[in-house]
Amino acid sequence: MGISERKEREKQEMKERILNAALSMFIEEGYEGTSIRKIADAIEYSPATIYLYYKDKDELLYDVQGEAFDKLYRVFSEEAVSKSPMKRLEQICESYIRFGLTHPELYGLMFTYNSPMNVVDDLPIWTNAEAAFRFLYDTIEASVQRDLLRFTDIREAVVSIWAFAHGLISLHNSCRMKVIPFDSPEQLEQLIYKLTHQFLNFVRALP
Amino acid sequence: MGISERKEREKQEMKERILNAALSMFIEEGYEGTSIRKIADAIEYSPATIYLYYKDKDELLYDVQGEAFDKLYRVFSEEAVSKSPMKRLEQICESYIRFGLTHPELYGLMFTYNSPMNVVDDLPIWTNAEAAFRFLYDTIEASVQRDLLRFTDIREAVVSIWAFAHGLISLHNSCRMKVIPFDSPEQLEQLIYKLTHQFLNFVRALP
DNA sequence: TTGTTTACTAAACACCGTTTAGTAAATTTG
DNA sequence: CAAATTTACTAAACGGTGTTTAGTAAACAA
Repeated sequence: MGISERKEREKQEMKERILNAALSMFIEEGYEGTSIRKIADAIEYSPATIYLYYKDKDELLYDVQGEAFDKLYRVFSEEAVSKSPMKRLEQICESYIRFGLTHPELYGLMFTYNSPMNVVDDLPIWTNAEAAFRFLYDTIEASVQRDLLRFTDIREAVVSIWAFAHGLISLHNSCRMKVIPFDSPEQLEQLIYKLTHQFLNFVRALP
Repeated sequence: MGISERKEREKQEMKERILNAALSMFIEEGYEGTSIRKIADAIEYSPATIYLYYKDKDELLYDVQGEAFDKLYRVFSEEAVSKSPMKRLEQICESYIRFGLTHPELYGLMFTYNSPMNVVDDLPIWTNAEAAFRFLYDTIEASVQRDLLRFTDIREAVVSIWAFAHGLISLHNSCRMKVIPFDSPEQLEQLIYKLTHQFLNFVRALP
């Protein structure tokens, strides 16, 4: 029966159409500007149709988050290519920061907004971030094993480095850096990159 | 004319009644559970009345944010009392982390949610965070001036330390630490406190 | 006592996510 | 091929949101 296969394919294509519309709407209009009704409008279907392919909005945003993590993983693969673990770690951090600063809404969906994480409770594990995370983890593991970092525990190193980079991006994107006076937004951005490298020097193994 | 004074006082009292209802609703029900209609219900007035005292919901949440920062400043004043700048810095970080982990919704309003920051654009400066921020700034300034930190620039030290602590809290409260396996939530919490002290040791001036 | 200001609200507007009941077309069955 | 059934879709409604408008009753001032 080739019919049921075609139907399955068509169902998948429809789901992708919804996902793609949601993704580009999210990038262009952000979290608040992305509604089920507007997505339905964009693909020229009724709002109720979306619920034939996604249980609820959280589930749809979970898939959008997945697309965002795919993007980040692709950036890592392209930009963090050094064979030296410490250099690669620096490249990862730099790429991560740049990604967070240039795609603030996507970054929010990946690391801040609750909505997509409501799905994870009903799921075995949170797989969306896995590939990008492993990229970071493996690099840090290599660095720790070669005694290039002041950390002895890999997991502690990962959490620390991740938290530092995320903290900078998060405070920047949420405008909380406004407590501190800066000459220009560019000066603040430059400082963020500088502090990231400074941090990596602080945690570098002492000579 | 004592009448206009009484009226001004009554107006202020009403604004406080709204603010208090919003604050306790925010603590108990969180961001999503706090609506203008429910606040109006709680103080037994119509929703439209709230708009006679606050321009919009953002402005109300800005004042709730202010109350939250007052709380944090009071915690700092009570818990970070050591005369040694570095010890005081450790106490501040520990208090900050504990505050963020025990009051996740308030913390989100202070450092994550956009809503209250929409007001700041129309304001000269963001004053809500000033007192608590100065507490941290002054302590770090004292540490830098006594060469107790590997930082030479005060502002760089403040941003780095703040970003690290915020990164840990933010990733924890948004459940993003789920990419990493932990034996229990308590183990993760313990790790957060441990990494904070480890970080302060990494940025401590080398002997 | 009359006129005016003040404090408040009912009702509506325009959105939102989601569900239900129904329709028309595609597919399967006899 | 005709009838029965499944599939894909939607109009309309439900209950919620922030916010505005028009109107009312009480308090105050003249």
